[in-house]
Amino acid sequence: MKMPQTMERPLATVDVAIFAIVDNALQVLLVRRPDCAGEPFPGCWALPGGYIDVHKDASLEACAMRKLREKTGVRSPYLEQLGSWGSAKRDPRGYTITCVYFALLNAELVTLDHSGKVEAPTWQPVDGDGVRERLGFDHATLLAAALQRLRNKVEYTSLPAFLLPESFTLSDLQSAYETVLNRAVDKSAFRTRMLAADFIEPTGEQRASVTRPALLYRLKVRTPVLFPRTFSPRGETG
Amino acid sequence: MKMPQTMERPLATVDVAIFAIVDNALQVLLVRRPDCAGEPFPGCWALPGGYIDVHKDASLEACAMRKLREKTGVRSPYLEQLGSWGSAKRDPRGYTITCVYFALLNAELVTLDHSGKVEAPTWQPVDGDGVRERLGFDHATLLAAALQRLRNKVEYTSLPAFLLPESFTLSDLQSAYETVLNRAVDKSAFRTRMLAADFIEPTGEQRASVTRPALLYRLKVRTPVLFPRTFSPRGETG
DNA sequence: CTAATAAGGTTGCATAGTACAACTAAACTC
DNA sequence: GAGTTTAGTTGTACTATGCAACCTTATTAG
Repeated sequence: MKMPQTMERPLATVDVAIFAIVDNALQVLLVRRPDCAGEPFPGCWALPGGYIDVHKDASLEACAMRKLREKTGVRSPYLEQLGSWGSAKRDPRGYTITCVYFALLNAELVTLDHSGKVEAPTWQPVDGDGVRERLGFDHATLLAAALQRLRNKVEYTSLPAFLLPESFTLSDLQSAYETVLNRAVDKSAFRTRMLAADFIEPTGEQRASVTRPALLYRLKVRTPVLFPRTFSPRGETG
Repeated sequence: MKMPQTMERPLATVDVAIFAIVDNALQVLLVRRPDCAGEPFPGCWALPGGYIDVHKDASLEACAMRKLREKTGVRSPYLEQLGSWGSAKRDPRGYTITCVYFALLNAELVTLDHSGKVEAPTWQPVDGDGVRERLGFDHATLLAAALQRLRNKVEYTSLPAFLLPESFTLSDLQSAYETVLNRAVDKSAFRTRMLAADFIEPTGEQRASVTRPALLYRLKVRTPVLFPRTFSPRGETG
């Protein structure tokens, strides 16, 4: 085997698929590629990301968190590693490996910096027309994988709660599930299930509205909760 | 931002956690680190792995498949990407990123090459005494993550079927589930569930034994099957 | 030939979760 | 105070499965 010093090293990057609910739709934060010569995919959209800095980034997750903070200013979103892609073909500049994360956050916490830069990040509906076609590199593949993971996990976790503000109603929560799933869910079963999972608690406040006010809830735990699966013996508590 | 050419590049490797059932126990294939000076973690055990070859490895998965084939000779196991770990501290030689895969295969297909080499791979029980302590690098962490992913997925997928030979009985399959989960599961519900998932079919043969012979089955599909989850409307077929 | 043994495979019942649908409750508007 | 809208509950049917008992089919011992 060759020694590591003499091995040709691939470039290593981290990309982040940042999701939020904007205008009642699931949207992803995209940046525009610089439109100058020599840059790959000029003018295309891309997931925020960049090279790993071996001096600044103590870990891959720290690197993803840094990218996320740079684009959104948000410091503590839900962040999960999605997977890695690597090949000689995905970037014309050579063999690259990218480690992709996906993040969930409340859009209200984000102030997008639109100060004249062309590369300013913007929200784009995940199912919007031609988003896939306008994405550079293999980012359409990465985004599709992130969406698939998210929609799959929503079926059995509390992930959509991380798209909401600090306090929310059960209807807000159900709406977040439905927005992500792009499908209606049953109100009765939904409420039973959420309360049984015991990851939210009433704040004691209500939200005033033009109709009957709804109880407000907050997260009891900052980590996502898994709903019950199968094969579990009856007696168990976890 | 710095140009990629001037960026200090981390080393990129791929490691593989290869699982099989040996002696009725879930075991993982480990290799021994060379015991010479200058090598990190001399004499320790480690997951099989190595540097990505930007000329030979068309993708990360191709690299993992290559490592797997080199150690086991098996060409088409179940292979799934687990995740990536990167930091300056996990290898004394510098900042490294490793992309970890896990594989499931039937131990009978593997012929371990024990021709005098010290680095020969060997099966080790995953819950064996001190396996964690004897692992070099952060491979104890990687192995624990692989085990967690595997045990979690077993609850709702057909993964254990990939640990069996081409034809097997339902009792064999149940035994594989129980070996991975380290727990007994109900026979009746198990059989109903496996047959309902419709991923195996009878071969038409029986296995003779000292007691009543059992029907043999084979996989209908080579891809893993997900068992039903929740939130699904009644009418749907998939 | 018969009974014991042991594993394969089935049946029946209780329960939990939830899909579906209809209902009640609490606020506002007019 | 009737109508409207959303919040939240109740009740029924169905499904999967945990649990346990039962029947089936082979071998082996006597």
